[in-house]
Amino acid sequence: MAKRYWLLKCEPEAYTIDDLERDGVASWEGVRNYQARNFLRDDMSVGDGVLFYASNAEPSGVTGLAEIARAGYPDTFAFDPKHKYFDAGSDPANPTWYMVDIRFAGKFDEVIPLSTLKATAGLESMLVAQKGSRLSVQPVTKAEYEIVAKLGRGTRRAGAARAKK
DNA sequence: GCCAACGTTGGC
DNA sequence: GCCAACGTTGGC
Repeated sequence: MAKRYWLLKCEPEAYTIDDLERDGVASWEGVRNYQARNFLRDDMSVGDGVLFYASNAEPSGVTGLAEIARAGYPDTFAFDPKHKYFDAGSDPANPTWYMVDIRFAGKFDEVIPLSTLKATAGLESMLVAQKGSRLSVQPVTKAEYEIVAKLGRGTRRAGAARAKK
């Protein structure tokens, strides 16, 4: 299977690219939309490229890169009655919801804001650039991924290598 | 905080 | 199976 590319949305209040850099690998759960679920469950493979997108942020935009570290597996948070992602309708024997694991692959020094994505040649068709696009898991093309990754590299201050912690 | 756009629910 | 009402998302 050829490598695929994705855009994953997350609100900074829940998780950020900095959290992912610290953790290295993180589970990506809580998707409660069928279309997004299908991508997680059926289409993601280990090694797929991920654009990490911060929604409801200042500004909203792509904050870094990740990759799929573990392909779709049942979202166990849906089985925990005390958890906010609990869904009584998801049967452990036949789970409704799925999650993946992602691995940190790079942080942009500056966010690539949505307005830049919309204004960049070659990115016009990205779902995230369309009005009313609420899907939290979106497929992107290899070309789109590479354009955004290049924009991200462009935010690195010249000669200022990222300081090691 | 506002509100448009969207997905889901539920009455019929 | 239609569609109005509702809840949520997410840009601004």
